[in-house]
Amino acid sequence: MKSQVKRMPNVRGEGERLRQEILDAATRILEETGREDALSLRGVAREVGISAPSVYRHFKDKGDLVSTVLDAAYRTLAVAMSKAGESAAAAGADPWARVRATVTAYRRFAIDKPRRYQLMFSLEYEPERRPSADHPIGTVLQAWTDTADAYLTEAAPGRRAEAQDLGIHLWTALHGQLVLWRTLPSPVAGSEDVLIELEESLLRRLLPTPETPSPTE
Amino acid sequence: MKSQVKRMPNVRGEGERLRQEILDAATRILEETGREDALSLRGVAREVGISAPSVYRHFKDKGDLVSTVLDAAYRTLAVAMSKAGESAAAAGADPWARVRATVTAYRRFAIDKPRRYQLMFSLEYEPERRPSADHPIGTVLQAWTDTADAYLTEAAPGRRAEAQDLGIHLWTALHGQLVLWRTLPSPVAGSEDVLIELEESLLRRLLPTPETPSPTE
DNA sequence: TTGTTAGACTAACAGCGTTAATCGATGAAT
DNA sequence: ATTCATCGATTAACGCTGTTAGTCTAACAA
Repeated sequence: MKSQVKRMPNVRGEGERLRQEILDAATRILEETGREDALSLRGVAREVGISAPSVYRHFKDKGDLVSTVLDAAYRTLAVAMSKAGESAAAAGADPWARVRATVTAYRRFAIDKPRRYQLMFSLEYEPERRPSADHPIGTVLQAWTDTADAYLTEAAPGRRAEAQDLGIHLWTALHGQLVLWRTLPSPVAGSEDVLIELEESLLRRLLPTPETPSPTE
Repeated sequence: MKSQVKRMPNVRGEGERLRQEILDAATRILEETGREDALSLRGVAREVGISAPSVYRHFKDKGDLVSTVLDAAYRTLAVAMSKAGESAAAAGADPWARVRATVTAYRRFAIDKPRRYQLMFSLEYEPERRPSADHPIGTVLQAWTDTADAYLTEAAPGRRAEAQDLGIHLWTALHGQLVLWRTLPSPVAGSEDVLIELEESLLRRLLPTPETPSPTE
């Protein structure tokens, strides 16, 4: 029996490296296709250069692999939002501009890799298995309520109690725009300009206006 | 040499009926699971009592079967919205109440069969194959712009030009609420009351207020 | 030196979508 | 009355899938 171009087992303790390679391959495939059933363990294994059952050494099953990929994506999104808001604040932007920076970061995340975004929010409906408080999607919610709170603190300190409500409003409405925007028939929507316009007009309606209104009216 | 006159499709009776049976079974499975890959042609065939390849006599492939089911769902939704709006109008409801009736119909549709709703709007992202103008999802958009137009006509006739914009705003924002509402971690959201409250506060912000404001403020 | 185990493998099962080839019955054309 | 096309369905098969069971190999511990 001739030696094939087989991958030799990693030295002890380096098993984590293969895990990461599997994760990277799976991430790439999911970002390209946006469909969970387009990801096959055999395909991942083929790409990494191992055999399919070897994946089970690192992930419980296919669903576990997908979940791990998505968990990272939620955290990436939350970090991108926080960073955008903070660096806008550091640059001395006014509250409105800071919200805009965060929203833009969110939109970029969704539009740059639309299939990833689609996958992130096409969670199965499981009435009894609602995501627990520590589900990584909670980090995204936290980023939104933080954004809303930062805005209200500066623009309307008397209404800080509404921060969580406002955060949810912003998130859900923008999410709906992003999801339906490319589903709408061509003539009525489709260009990113249309989307940004929608987004702007939405923010104007949802954000309590500070005493010194922004020039966009 | 034969006459090329196409023979009328031999209505041997069974043909169309089987097609409908297949459609019914597929609809049921999709509404129960909400996942396209949970529908198997073999499963449908098993349920109907035929063999799997027989499905191909009536549907081009699995995707065609799913599309057919979803097309019907879009139309059902659009009809439900129209009916709700019209019967509210017939009952002499004010413009605001008519919008509320339509929105409630939409929410019911989404909540009664959440998996069906999820499936309807988890369309694959195909940048080049944007739904054409005659895609049945357009009937839903039409229902929303109709609703917006009817409202503006009575409540703010001077702004009828915004009808389509307003319709899109309503749709996207409500859709986002419905989708994320059950995804949010348990303590912050989950009950239908919370959803309705969100919905109401959204409508208040999005709908131009008529001269005689509704009593909900 | 022996035993244990991490890290990979091959083989196999059951299920999937889909295609090809076929069969029986019906109804029309000769 | 006989032939022929076609509708509605069949079985067989290909190549893919997720997953499990069992096995091999190399590295480490005793």
